[in-house]
Amino acid sequence: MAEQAAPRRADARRNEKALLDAAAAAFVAAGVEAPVRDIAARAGVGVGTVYRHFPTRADLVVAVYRHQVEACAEAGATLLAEEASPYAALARWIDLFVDFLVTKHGLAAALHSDGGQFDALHAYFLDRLLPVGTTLLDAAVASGEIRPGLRAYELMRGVGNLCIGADSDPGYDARRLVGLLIAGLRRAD
Amino acid sequence: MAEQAAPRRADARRNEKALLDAAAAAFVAAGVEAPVRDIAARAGVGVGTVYRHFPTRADLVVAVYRHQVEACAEAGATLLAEEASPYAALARWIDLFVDFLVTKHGLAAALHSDGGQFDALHAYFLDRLLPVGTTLLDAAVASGEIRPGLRAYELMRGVGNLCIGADSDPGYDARRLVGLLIAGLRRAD
DNA sequence: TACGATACGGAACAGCGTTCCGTTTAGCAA
DNA sequence: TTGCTAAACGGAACGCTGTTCCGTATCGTA
Repeated sequence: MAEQAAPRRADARRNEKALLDAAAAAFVAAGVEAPVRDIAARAGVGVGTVYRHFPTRADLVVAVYRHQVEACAEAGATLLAEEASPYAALARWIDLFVDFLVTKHGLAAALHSDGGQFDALHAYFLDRLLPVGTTLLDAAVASGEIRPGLRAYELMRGVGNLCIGADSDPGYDARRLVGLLIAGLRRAD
Repeated sequence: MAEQAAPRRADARRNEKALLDAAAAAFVAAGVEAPVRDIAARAGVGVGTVYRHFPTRADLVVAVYRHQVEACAEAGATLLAEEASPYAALARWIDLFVDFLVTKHGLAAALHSDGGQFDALHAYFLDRLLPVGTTLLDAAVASGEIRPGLRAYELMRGVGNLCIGADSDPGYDARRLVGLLIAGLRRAD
């Protein structure tokens, strides 16, 4: 678990850091689909260097957002322990997830893009967040607050989809629609 | 309303028909983002001819799916008249919309793509379907079945988003999630 | 200081959308 | 039938992507 400082050359470590900073800036300015050349230019390196450090675009995106995804994953257990009910915890956790997605230009769209470009990104999100979602969903089913039968994968996929384009369209409030979706989960009495 | 046979050259009319058929086939085989060159090759014409008949890709997509969008739009009034309640009519109409989207490879994604590539497509869908959605939504609010405050644009945008990737992912059932969203619309008693 | 492994940079290639213009052809008039 | 012109065609060419590849530069060390 400790941050293993890989015994690589100093310039390689420097460039990796520069690339992470440049990518973060480029993602904010132009979305996660920012041209590789732009990112390379921002970092002051050649495109070859980008691909050497991050073989696929997904690797770069994962590296940039890893901390925030980890934080979201870890928040699950905390919420379940602290909120008034499992359903409330689930709702709050989904809010965190939505806030993360809508503030990252184009990330939600990339997450579900058809091309195999972002498969590793998709896989990473699933690996880290799906177990948390499953735990929260199971708890809410067990407490009788929501109807059973929906898998966490579908829920999170649906929530992710609802976040697509939430930036860049002032007339569309993803949070509100996600709220309706979560409301629809409640057990019909 | 009558089909005005434009007084153009015979080869132009022939090629337009061939392009529509070719595009429909290409969309089925490779989605609505099928390369222009592929469509041109299927139709046996040059790429220049594609752009002459359909200046933007959106024009081509609209032309291919126009009939089905019209049918969906027209179904709104029928459902409102025939279903047991406005909410039931709304639900059935949304089902029609979802069925249309999920069976058209990549159409939902294109509808909300960030690039200005499909703006005209977006606009066409809005022009034809938004009034219908507004009517159904208003009726369901008036009948007291659903909570007020959600604009038809947001609802349809959300539904469209939920349909993204519904093909090509067997583990994701867009219809179910749309159902939950519609359920979430019900007035909380 | 010299050397080898490591890493770099950017030219080069492939696939896409889009434009542009020389060539072909349909339709008509003589 | 022939000739003419406007309409339409085809595809080369351009620009912008991602991605690969290899000659060159640099780091770390002996």
